[in-house]
Amino acid sequence: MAEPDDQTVLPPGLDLLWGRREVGRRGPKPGLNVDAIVAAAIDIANAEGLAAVSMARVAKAVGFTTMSLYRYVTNKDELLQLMWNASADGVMEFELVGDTARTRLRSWAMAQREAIARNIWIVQMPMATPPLAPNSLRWMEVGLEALDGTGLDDGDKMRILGLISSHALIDARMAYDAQQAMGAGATPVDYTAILREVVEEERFPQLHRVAWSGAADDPGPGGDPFAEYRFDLEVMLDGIEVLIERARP
Amino acid sequence: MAEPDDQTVLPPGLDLLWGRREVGRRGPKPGLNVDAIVAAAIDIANAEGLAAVSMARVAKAVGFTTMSLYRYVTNKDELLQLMWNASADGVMEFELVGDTARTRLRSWAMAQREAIARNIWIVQMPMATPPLAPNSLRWMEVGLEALDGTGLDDGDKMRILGLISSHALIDARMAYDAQQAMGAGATPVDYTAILREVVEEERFPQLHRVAWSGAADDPGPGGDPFAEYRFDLEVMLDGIEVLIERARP
DNA sequence: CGGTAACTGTGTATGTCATACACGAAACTG
DNA sequence: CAGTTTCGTGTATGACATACACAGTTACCG
Repeated sequence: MAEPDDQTVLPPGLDLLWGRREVGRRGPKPGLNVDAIVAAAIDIANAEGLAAVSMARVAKAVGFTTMSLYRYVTNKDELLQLMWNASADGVMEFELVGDTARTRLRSWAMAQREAIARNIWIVQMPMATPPLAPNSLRWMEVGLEALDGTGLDDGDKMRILGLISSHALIDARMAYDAQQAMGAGATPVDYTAILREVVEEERFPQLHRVAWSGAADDPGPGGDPFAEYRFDLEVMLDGIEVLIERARP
Repeated sequence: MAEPDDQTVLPPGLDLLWGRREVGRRGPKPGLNVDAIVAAAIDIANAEGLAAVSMARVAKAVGFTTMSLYRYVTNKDELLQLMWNASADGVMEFELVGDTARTRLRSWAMAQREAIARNIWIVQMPMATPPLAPNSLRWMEVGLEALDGTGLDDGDKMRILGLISSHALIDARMAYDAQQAMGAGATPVDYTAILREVVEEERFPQLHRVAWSGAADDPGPGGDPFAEYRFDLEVMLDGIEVLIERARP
């Protein structure tokens, strides 16, 4: 079964991602294409959330039957992978800025956070597989570039990048959840009020102080939406700088 | 509708979590209780993954009909919240170790990571709501204790704790996914082999080097399963130490 | 003590979803 | 032109969450 040109066969799903799926030459002309399906799915996800993305819904959007999608995509999961990859198409234009590893890495981290913000449904993705999609690897490539010349070994670099990008995802998710809780529910949830209601002074002395000091309050609109992300990021960058310093002879 | 003793009514779901749901006194004795349902659901999740936890499956496990569960739990989502909370019951016994903030925080972080490892299905949780469950707040309480005396303000402390605990979750998830990819698929996925197949030297010079240097290889069994987590943690602890140092007068 | 209201467990039904399967039409290949 | 693919589609299946109504059960009230 091994192709002469392919030593390793890509696992199902990845072949499509990397444009290596065989295309048949017989039969009727396809009236549809993968990109159109993915684009329609992304539109739906952006407008109504990832939960609204069902095969039937996407099919309606492109004007075909539900089952026709399966001629282009083997799975719903595969479609999700394609969406995830397509959402990061902007990487191709991204350029690192700055002279030091710290500034370069910061620009990388912010770009990643902003990319997620632009397609916020990403935070609801099952995210089952390790990142082997083209754009994920592109991000890693650029990230490695940012860390070039730091003296860190490759394993450490990869872990640093994993640390930052996973945190970008988690931060986006928490921001999204907080926003959902504020706006969507029948009664908008007041985080601080609940905290005060529930945290008794004897059982939670520290939290009780925090809850009543106002430190747990929402910053309110108008501020920098990425303020918390920046804070976390600088902490991690400080830690990374220590690591780099230590690796230097 | 406001109770005289409750200034704020807890949103649905949280009342049960905090043991504040009204219990009726009439009617037949309940043949079941929430704890048994949650315990059964956790057993299933541990044995077969969170996806195997359906209302029907849980009901069968406790020997009742599917619909009977809804007498104790309003939602499947509520059940998931209860599982999540119950999985962290060990917090109650947890004690910080160490004299410095760094060692205390490290012990806290490791305990959290290990707690997730003990109930690995947690990584598959939708995690829709901000952490307001009793055990989540307990973790935060102990974490604040670890940071006591550092001179950080409450907001910074909360963000630090959020950073660490979110990373514990992400790390567990990636470890779990990697393990799934290795063992579960029809063909076990060889991450390095795929990387080498897909990463061309011209387009991905940095990654190409990493892929062929062996730095992306799996460490193999026998080693410390938390080695990567420890690495990331120390980086973050270094950054936190810088932050603390800076906050000092 | 009898009525009533609240509560329990259950069976049935509905709607959503992913997806298997088979069929007829279309287009390329030899 | 005959055979082989491939396309778009209709239909069917099996999970799943959950609404709803019913009958039996228990506690409280007058």
